[in-house]
Amino acid sequence: MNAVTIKDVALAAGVSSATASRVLSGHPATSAASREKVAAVAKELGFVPNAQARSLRSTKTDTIALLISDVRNPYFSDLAHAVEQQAHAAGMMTFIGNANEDTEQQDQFLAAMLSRRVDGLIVVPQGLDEDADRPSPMMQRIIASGTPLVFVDRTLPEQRIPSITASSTGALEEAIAQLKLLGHTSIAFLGGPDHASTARERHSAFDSAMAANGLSINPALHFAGDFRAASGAGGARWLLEHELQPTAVVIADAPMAIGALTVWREAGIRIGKQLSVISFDEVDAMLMHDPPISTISHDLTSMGRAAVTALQEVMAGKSPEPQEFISRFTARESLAPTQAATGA
Amino acid sequence: MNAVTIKDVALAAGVSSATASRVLSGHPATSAASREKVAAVAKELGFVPNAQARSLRSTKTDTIALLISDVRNPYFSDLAHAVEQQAHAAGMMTFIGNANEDTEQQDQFLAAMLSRRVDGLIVVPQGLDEDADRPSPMMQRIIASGTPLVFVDRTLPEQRIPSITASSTGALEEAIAQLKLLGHTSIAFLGGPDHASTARERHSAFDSAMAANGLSINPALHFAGDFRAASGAGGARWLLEHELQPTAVVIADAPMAIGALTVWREAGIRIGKQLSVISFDEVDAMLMHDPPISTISHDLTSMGRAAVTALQEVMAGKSPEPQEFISRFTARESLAPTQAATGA
DNA sequence: CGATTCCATGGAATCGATTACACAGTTTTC
DNA sequence: GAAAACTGTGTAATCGATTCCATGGAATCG
Repeated sequence: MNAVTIKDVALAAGVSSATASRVLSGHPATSAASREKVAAVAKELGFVPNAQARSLRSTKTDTIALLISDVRNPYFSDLAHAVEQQAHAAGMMTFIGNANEDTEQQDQFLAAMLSRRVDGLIVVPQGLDEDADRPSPMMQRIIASGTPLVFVDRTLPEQRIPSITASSTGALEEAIAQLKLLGHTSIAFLGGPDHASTARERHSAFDSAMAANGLSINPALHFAGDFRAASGAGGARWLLEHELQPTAVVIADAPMAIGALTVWREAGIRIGKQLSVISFDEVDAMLMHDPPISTISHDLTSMGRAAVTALQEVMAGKSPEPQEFISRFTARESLAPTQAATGA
Repeated sequence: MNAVTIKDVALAAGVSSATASRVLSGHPATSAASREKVAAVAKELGFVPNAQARSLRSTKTDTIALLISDVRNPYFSDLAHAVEQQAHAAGMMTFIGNANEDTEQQDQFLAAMLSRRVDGLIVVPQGLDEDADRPSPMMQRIIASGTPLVFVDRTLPEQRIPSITASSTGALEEAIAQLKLLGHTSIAFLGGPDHASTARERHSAFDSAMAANGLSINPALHFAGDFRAASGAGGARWLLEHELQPTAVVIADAPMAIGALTVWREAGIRIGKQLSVISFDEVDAMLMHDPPISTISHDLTSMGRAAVTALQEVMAGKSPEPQEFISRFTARESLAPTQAATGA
């Protein structure tokens, strides 16, 4: 096994373990002689410092944790990648945890991270099902423990926690304006779960975009999904049988869009002809689709970077302002004039 | 801060820290009285054991690490998800690391995990560029350290390390047979980088499938990519200008396929009409494509589970046999008869 | 030149848990 | 009924690093 400790290194280098430690952690008060000797010996013996012992004493781990709600959602894996790269550049490791859109798994991961004494946490938070704005018990303990914490993508509004979010209001206004221009007035919305702040933000941005374009908001055209593919499929079926037969639809995230598009394909619905589709999240599948799906996208790379930067500020004792990124609307061939408009 | 230690708990419960520890870690030699008292006090104080101190003494962390080569590749995020769920069921945490198809990042993650003394490692290994079969320096140290190690998806053939891989020979034979039936004889292969064993396996399986179907293997129709989208795009352009104008192509992974399909779409190539396409990895984008792409897919969920099981055996001192899963070929509309066959 | 500051170093305490060992009291065994 | 085995507990050692403190020697200062 790897039984080589700092004492072995110190012994072989003819110094005390204190000096060895100082050399290995770059403490200035060391002589050139011992610096060289210790470094050489450590390399030769293949010394790997025990991170547990180190951080037990020093109370820092150079590690942050990132909790996302679904690893298999490309949206979040992009975020994870950005956070990891940025943290890496700052000399910190990132532990990536997966909440699976489930409060219990979220809490287990948070407990594990608290127990491992990570230096900070970046969390895509999940509210409780009963009370979306209240943090889960473990989240409350995290907050109480004083561990630096930053929310990203989603927030819990009642908490005074720095957050990095995206605003889709502008993008949705553009999107709805475009639909209106094409003759659409009956527009459905396949939304996400209320316990996610992004779901609420997207829904209310949709409503205000409708209003801003002088279109009426019809609650009967709102479907409550859960951000997962199956609920998107359910939403698509619901829409197929809907008495109002809307001519356009906005979908709140990529997995739901994929579920819905699969159903529509099987039902022989021609996207862009019979139904205009706009989805959140610009992922490969949206671009590969025929026709390509119009999207409202966030700059996950920037958001990930900003989250790490904000977390570093929190760790330094500051409290950075909440930061809001602006989403972008990209029109693609999934939009077309309504039959009525074409026929006119 | 969270300054509540086991001593605080012991004091408040009126027992020694030894007894408190025994209660909290489920040691049998405890009285019902102290069990209740300690448990109650621990809960009330919100005691979170310090994982560093615990594993420093006990030399176990109940944590495994999973190193994948690209978090943003859905293929690997499926694998990560499966490993995580299985490890979770076995009471272990999983640290997910991203090598980014880069030997240096791989080594940094491995060093961090070694230093954190994880109980075991599941690795999608990356060989050296110069010598694909040789493990990187850090990998050698992992092996030398005796840390339980299992390879998944890829292997390093010279090492006696348990591995979970997939064999695509059968699936490719089926695939090529189907292509032949449709009249294709000139079939290109967009392959992966030689330092990945999967790339070599897929390439040689392709060659033998060609041979098994009595088709000649033409090295001029083999393109060497790197498993990333840009190289797939490069491969697609290379193919467009190729003097032999092959009528079908097999692509070695999903990101490359996405890169290639994007180029072909821009070039106005009609997939399934002018060019038949088969890709490895059944990801959403392949199914959303018009027409849907025929795929050769692996059962990542089973492979992930098998990897955790194998790792547990290694941790128990056994040395499980290498396990090979069989890939599956699914024909879709991206395959069509050649013009010649149609014209005849 | 004596006093002060600075440097590099070693000894020992420390972080917070687990666990070997000792011990007292109880139960079982022959 | 004495010896052996078992139970629950506390004391103290331990894991492997970092870091406080003391120390001796060199450099600096007035």
